[in-house]
Amino acid sequence: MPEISKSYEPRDVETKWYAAWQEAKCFAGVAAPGQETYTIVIPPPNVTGILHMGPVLNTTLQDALIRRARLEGKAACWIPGTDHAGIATQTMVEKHLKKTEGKGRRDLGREEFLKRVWTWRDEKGDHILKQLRELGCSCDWDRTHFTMDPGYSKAVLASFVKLFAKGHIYRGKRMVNWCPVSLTALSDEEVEMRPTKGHIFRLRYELVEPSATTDADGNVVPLTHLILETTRPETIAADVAVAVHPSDARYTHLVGKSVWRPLGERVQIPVIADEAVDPAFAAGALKVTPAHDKVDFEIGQRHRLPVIDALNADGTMNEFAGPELAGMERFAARKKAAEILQERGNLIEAKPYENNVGHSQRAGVPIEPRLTQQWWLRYPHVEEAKAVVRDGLIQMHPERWSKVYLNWLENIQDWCISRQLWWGHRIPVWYAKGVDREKLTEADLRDPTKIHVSLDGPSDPENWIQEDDVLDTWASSWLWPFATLGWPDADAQAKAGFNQFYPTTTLATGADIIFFWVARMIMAGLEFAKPGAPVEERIPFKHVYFNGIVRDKQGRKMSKTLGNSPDPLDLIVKYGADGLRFGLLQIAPLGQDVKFDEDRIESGKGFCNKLWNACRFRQMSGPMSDNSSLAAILARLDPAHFDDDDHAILAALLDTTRTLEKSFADFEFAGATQRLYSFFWNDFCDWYVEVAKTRVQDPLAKDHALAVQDLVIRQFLLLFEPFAPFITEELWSLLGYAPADKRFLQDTRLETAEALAAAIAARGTPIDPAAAGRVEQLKQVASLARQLKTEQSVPQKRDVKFFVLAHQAEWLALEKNAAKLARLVGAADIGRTTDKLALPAVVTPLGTLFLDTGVKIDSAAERTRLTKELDTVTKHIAGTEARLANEAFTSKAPPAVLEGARRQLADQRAKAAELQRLLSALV
RNA sequence: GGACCCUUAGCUCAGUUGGUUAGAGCGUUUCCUUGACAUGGAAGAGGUCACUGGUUCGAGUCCAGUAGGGUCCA
Repeated sequence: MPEISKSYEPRDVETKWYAAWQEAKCFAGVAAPGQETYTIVIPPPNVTGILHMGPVLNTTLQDALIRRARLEGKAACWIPGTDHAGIATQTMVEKHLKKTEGKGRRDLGREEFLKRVWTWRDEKGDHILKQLRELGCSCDWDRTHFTMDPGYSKAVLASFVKLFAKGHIYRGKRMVNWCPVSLTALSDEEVEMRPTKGHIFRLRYELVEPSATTDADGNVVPLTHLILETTRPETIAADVAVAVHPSDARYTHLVGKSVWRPLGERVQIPVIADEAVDPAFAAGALKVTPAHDKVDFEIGQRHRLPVIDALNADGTMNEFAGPELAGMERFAARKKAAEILQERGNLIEAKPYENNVGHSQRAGVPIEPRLTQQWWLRYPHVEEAKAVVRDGLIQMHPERWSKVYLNWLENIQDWCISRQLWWGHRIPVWYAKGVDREKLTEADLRDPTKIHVSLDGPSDPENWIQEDDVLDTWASSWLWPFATLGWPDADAQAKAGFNQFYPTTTLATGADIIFFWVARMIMAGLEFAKPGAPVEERIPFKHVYFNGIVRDKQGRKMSKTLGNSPDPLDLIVKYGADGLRFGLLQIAPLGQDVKFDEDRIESGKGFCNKLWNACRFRQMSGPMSDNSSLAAILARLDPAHFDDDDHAILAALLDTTRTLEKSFADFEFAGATQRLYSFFWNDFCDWYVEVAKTRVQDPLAKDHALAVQDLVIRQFLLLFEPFAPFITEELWSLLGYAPADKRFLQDTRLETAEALAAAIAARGTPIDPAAAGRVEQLKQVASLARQLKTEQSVPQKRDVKFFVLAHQAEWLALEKNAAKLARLVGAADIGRTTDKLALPAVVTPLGTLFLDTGVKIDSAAERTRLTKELDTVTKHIAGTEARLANEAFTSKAPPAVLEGARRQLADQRAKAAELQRLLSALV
């Protein structure tokens, strides 16, 4: 048996075991026929990403779940992989190209550019997956997927073809969110509303025919201009009307008249009436610019107005913006437009203004509403997707997120799935040569002579041109739970065990992608996986666990751009992977955000060290007997030597086991880690191991006492492994828990609390639940004795003498434990007295304890001390008496509570009486 | 504007169906290097559980409102 070193050094242990696990294929997701499965698909990180604290938390949770499932004997399968992350990756490579070669993607052409992206991916991709190994993640690496792999791509294209065939996909010219930096359309979900400071411009539009109106006092006043306000004067040249509310009495007589457009070509534009105008905003008139605003576009549609597009794709103004602005960048043009309007007398004032402006989540710039041809998806199975969550087939943890989910589905809009990018799945649509794509009608889309939609393309490719656009990244990742299990290829599905592992069990992710990903996966699962099967077999997962967001000390989200995320690999070096994992989970309550605190990670490391040393001490305490199975250890227990401490620690062990069972069922990881911590540190190390030292020195009791420790440590390692796989594996091996044929901890099944209790009982020693109470009394005696020493300024180590004044029953309880107690409190001896002694004293549940300090008692100090104690007790007595005197309480409180209060009162009264006697005995 | 979350010790946070004197880690004070661990042990200090009202025999916990902080949707 190798000796355990003085302190835990994680790094070597981690590398050694991870290699061994991989070598032995410990993480392979393989299900025996009929075996219960537990499947998790990893939220695929960006292929070029690196590990940050968010994914550390997220993957640690998944690893804990999957490892626990393995220990429970389930076929656990954790599927890893990465996402090609269309815009993010393309942007990254474009930047790199610009920097190193001074070229843009168009300089290279599509094919060459894509080659570069693949090279980039091959060189720098999957880094994050390697980092997950450092963390100890037990993914089935042989199942690693990438959303651009051939098999996965086939799934993506197949899903498009299927949805197109069913009429869910159409092409349409609509207002989209346009990113002028990435030069692509974005889905609504990729647009982030940000409060943005700018100006609002109050303008006058001159009426072609001057008119009149009535003012607030009823006087008729001349009206030569319409007043309106806009934040975007640069688009005025694209105005096609001015709208007022139909019931706005100030302007009804103007409807049908015209105003002069103040910028661009000097033309007349009509005044129209539309319900969408808010008469309370500004002066109640609205400039209508259909090309550059969603509401304006809708107004334009209703009134059959023309559309003038004054912007280029890259956000610069075109010739329709007027000669003064053409070619300018949009924000410069805004300034310029204001200047021109000022000169022409159209600008009344420019006021500072803050409003919400849609920004591209990726590029961080304001998006432009833009009218373009795009591919759209009408979501399939929307109603069913609501039902599966409402009916609990899919459970969200915490449950409240289901409301957010349902609310989104209630207001769902068609999904713009095309992107004007190159890096992604090129849409499997071919246009017949000569067909004008801009003018395709709904009927044309269904005409196979004009449009070809298939996986493999047309048989006569020379007559067709493929669509340039690629699919939104999320239109590939929404297939993740089944495309990673071989869908849609039957052979691949059989090989991957699709039927056993789908539906997956738990999805662990952040609530920030509930719309992007979670909701869409549910709809995709219902649509594609196991067609025709009952709904519970089509859903992609049964549980969704939303982990919190890891924030920095100031509460800010950790992000690359802020640079406020510590490098997890540094933390692993500093505290060990187990320390990092355990520390992080301690502060990750169910679905609450976590403010990262490195101290907690340090405490995680400290806990590992404590475990390490406890095991080291066990090894030093005596020979390691047969630990190779639960039965072997149980056989070493001697029912004749079972004492209260054994009963109490085993009861706590069972309770901890039970707590962990519940914690895992409820996804309460913080509760689980806290229980493990307090059980091992407080119950086991601080008390049990300490009191057992006495028995370990007794040749008769030694074997039994060590067997109890071995039993506790064994079960603890099994419970702890999902959180700290490395140190537990190492100790499992060092302490001889691994039988010859089962080398790894994961090869042993975790006993349930019930099974373990039964196994212990079968040894003839059922756990005595009353023992814990007696041990608790002893703990109090020890604590009070130490307190007394501290108060009397007696150094801890000094072996003083205690006397106890106690009734026979109390004395017997004490006497039985006198040796332990003496060791615990640092006493040479604990003797009995039948009289009050002129010594400092403390009243304990097992009698009055006198401390022989060897110096003369300071009566005044002692009186003060006892009086203070008596005051406290008296206060409590008064409180309890008042409660018990309340008839409402005694008649309504449950018996257990009542009984507790009565006992407490009796105890406190006895204590008060004793304190009074001690006081009166003081000279 | 709608929805949700948070507010507990100096700091970061637990506190699961309401029930004795509200807990942990870090920090802090005093003592201890006694053969597992100073990455440790012992003893302490530190909290009107944001505020107001309500329900209840009993509220950190349930309800309503207020204030402050945060998130999502429009």
